Amino acid sequence: MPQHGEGFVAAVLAVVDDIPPGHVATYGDVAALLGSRGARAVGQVMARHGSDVPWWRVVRAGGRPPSGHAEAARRHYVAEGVPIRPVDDEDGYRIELARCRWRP
DNA sequence: AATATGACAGAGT
DNA sequence: GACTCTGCCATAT
Repeated sequence: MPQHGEGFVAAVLAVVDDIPPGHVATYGDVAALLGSRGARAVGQVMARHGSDVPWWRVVRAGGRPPSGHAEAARRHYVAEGVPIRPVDDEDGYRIELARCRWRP
C-alpha cells in the first residue's frame, strides 16, 4: 500500500515514534517498513518534521548519528542506554547497531 | 516536465 | 573497517 503526499510524512513519523527506548533503526529500515526504499526521503522528512519525534533513534546503516547532530544525539543514547563506542573522528562515537537495532 | 537537493544505502575497491 | 561511486525516493524550484 504505497504512501504518498502528506501520508508519507505521517507514516515516517509514526514508525520513528514506535521505536522503543534503548533501540534504534536505520533510515533504510524505516523506509522498508513503509514499503519504500527511499532512505534519503526519510532523511528529508526527519530534517523537516523530526522535531516532533525521537529523531535520535534513527541512524545511518554504518552506525553513524544524523549529520550535524552527533552531539545532541549522544546525550540521548547515554540517557537511554543505547550502546555506543567512542572513536576518534568528527562524531566522536559510533552506535553499536549489532546490539540495539530495532526489529519489529 | 525537467533539474537540483538531501539528517541515505549498497556494491566495489 | 574506510572511502568513492552510483542508485533511490520524495520535495522544491
